Amino acid sequence: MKDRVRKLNDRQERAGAAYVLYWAQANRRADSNHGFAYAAGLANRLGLPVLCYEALTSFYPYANDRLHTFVLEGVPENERRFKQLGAGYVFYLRRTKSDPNDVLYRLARDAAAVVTDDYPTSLTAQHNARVPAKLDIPYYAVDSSCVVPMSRMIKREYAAYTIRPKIHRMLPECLQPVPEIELRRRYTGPVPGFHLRVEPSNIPAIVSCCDIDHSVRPSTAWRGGRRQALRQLEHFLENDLRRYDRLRNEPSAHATSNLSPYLRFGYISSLEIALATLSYGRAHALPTDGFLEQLIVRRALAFNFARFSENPQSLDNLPDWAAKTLRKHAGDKRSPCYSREEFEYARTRDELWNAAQKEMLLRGKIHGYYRMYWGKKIIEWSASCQEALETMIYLHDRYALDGRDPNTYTNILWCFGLHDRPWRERPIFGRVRYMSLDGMRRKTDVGAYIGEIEALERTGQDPYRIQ
DNA sequence: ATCGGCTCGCGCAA
DNA sequence: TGCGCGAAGCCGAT
Repeated sequence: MKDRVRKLNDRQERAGAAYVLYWAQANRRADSNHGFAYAAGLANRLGLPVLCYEALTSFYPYANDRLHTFVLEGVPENERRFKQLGAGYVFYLRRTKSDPNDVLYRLARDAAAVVTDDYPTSLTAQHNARVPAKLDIPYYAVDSSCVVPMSRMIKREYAAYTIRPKIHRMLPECLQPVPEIELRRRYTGPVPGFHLRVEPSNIPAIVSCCDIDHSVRPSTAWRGGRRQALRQLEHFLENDLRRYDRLRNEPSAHATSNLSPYLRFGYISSLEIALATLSYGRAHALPTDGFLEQLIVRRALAFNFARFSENPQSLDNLPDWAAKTLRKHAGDKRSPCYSREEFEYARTRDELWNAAQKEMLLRGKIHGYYRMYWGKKIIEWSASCQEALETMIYLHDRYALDGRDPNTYTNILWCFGLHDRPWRERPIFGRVRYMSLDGMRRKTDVGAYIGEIEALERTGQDPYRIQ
């Protein structure tokens, strides 16, 4: 636990406080959460209860119905679970600019300390950089993102092969479940007036009165919340783990876990997924290495990249060989060359690319393998690398349920050569790895995927939605 | 269908 | 200092 906690200011615990405040920013769950567990331990030591604070603001770029719905769908069960464990629970939704923006500071007035999630990107990273100095109580950021804590790596890793052996050495020690929470004191304090009670039935009404973009509809495939996350995991283990190694790069086969949206909002932890996978694999004699490589090693590499990068959304992070070769080819002719709108509304002349973009528009996520093709083609068909990068980030910010996180930026920058190696030189890409439609046709069933997405577009019914 | 070449640089063994 | 090796590559030769 020690190597998961960072104290981000130098204040002392306030005496005579009413509670320890746990601010769930990135990890919207009570179970398998090192942050909440740390808050509970601290509260027990101080003889205090824990108050959990979860919030949703409407004022970040491209806030829309899809993201709001996915967050709100998790709230009723979080409220139930935190209370069941003896903690208090407050949910605050800032719907319009005239709603207060100082709720955390109000709650902190009666707190002995603030405990929150350590997270290297998005709003959480901004909050954790700015808020601690404004408080007169301790501010602890706890890393519950990966199986191996970010702090165990002391520098930015060059590629998967440099981090892999280190991760594997630490696994026996890190693959331990988060201890069960036992709060010695129940929260019996008042429920603040700004608390919003969310019920599954009133979510559409709540969303409709927020000052956000209502044109991006909720995902056709994924609903938010911890229960959905656990069902998705169960579905994966029972149906797809056995096919994973063979079919993970065959998008039409649906053999991947689809857990990234749930990991993104912290409805489930990578640690509990890893433990459940190992246990299921052992019980049913199934191979787990391929999936755990993605879940543990690639995820750790992405968080390591975000933690040690000044700006994880910048091409400045590319290795020298990639930056150099892309610069050399910056003047190469792009043909075709599309605008942001042509990309956004899937109006290219490549039916596979359009289908992948439509999957983004409808489901809010592209299959991992085709997403790489999607990114490579945006580079090939954009006026410049910078413009291609901005298009990819924009499309993720606006439409993806798994956007704005370390994996997002690592996957995008991988398309430009990050964590990769050089290959044969060619136009536009230089020595950066190229991907072709012929390659996709050779290796995957492109027609089946296009047909599936066309049917989804036509009917609005997603057969891959887990009920 | 399958294989080697392409090409850089990290990290470890020596 | 030498050497093995790497996220999803392509391409041409066999």
